[in-house]
Amino acid sequence: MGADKPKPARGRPRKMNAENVLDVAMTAYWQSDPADVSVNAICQMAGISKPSLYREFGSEDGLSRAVLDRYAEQVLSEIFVILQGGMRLRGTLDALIDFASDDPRMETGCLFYKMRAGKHRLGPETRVRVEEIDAAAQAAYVAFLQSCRDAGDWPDGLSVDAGAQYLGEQIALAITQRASGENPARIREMMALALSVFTRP
Amino acid sequence: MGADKPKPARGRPRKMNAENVLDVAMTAYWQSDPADVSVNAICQMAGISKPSLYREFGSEDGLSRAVLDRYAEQVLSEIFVILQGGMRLRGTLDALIDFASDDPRMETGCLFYKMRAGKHRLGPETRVRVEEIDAAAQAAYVAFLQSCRDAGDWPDGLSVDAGAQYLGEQIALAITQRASGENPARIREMMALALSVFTRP
DNA sequence: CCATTTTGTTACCAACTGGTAATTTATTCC
DNA sequence: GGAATAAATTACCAGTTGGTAACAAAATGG
Repeated sequence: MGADKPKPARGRPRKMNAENVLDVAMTAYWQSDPADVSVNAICQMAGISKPSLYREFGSEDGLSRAVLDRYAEQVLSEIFVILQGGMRLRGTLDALIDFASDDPRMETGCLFYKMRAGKHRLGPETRVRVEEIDAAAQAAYVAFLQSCRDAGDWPDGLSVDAGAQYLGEQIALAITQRASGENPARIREMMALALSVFTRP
Repeated sequence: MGADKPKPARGRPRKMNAENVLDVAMTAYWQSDPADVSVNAICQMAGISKPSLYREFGSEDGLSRAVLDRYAEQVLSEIFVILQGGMRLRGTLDALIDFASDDPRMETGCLFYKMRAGKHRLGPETRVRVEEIDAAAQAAYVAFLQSCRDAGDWPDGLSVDAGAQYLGEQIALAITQRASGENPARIREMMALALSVFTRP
């Protein structure tokens, strides 16, 4: 999908591996917080010079946007897979609980939620991308819950939209709590409690 | 409580009003985020010079700690009042929902929750204070729910500790969502849904 | 009037931020 | 063996950060 560099015929061969830089940046952003990792630090960790990075990504905003794209397709896709897995309400909720409260990848939180929480600190490109992903996630939650309502298991007096947003926010809350070192068993317990509103008589 | 300055007999009279500086800083921290407001900006807004501020508060950490103390007794106390108001479960939960989703003071979020969310960016004094307040709040939630369980209205299979933490996190979530401009009616709806787990048969 | 004490002000510090101009190095085409 | 081209490196830029040293101003005590 991304416009691949057609490897120019002439000129000094590139030492820098863009994918490696993205991996380094993603790990750093993910482990701490995008706002707490400078481009200088990323260059140092990736073993490249600043102008190299800027030639490849244009700006800090461009880099963080590229990182977010990578994160979306490598990690965030997992949530969409669960939602579109064709399971019934209960099974899907259980899978979401497992993912949020036990998947080792979420041990230091979710990069997307960290970016969303600090949205005002992001550059315009990245911020727009965050909002797009947020909207796509919301749409996926809506589609899932809609199918559940069509299948019959749905509590009275709750709009699909509100339920979808609620579901998304509870997942975000659980994962964010993991990033702050909260007891995983307790997080699971609270998340199960929060989502029990969907499966009560 | 605070060690009042005994007004020295000699020396140039002070122009700076420490309380005013605290108000200015609290408003700024509260409206945006402590991490996004520099001491330079506060000095400018308060119309004082940096050395004056540093003589009074010692460091940025000292200032933010003083601001947090002020915020706790001026604003956060409200939550403790609700919890210790002697109302039954349902009434107290409704009051908490009202406070979190409609009180105009929470329109730009809660300074305490903003500090807690960005704990790693705070100085040591302020961070310790945040943890103390967090523990005090948790204790208040526990005491309240314990009294409810003693009174009989309590769902089976839920520990008081877990319920208390759940309650606190749902309040934090609701208020944080207000800060990000979410539809207040929707926030209320979701919070009511989250807290309905306490009042279901 | 003068020394003392306390406050306020100006101007500065080193460290760091995102970002770049200038130059050197390595390659291919002719 | 040169041009031409593209990448890498070095050294820098202005702006901001938290924090301070040096000094001036305003009060009181003798």
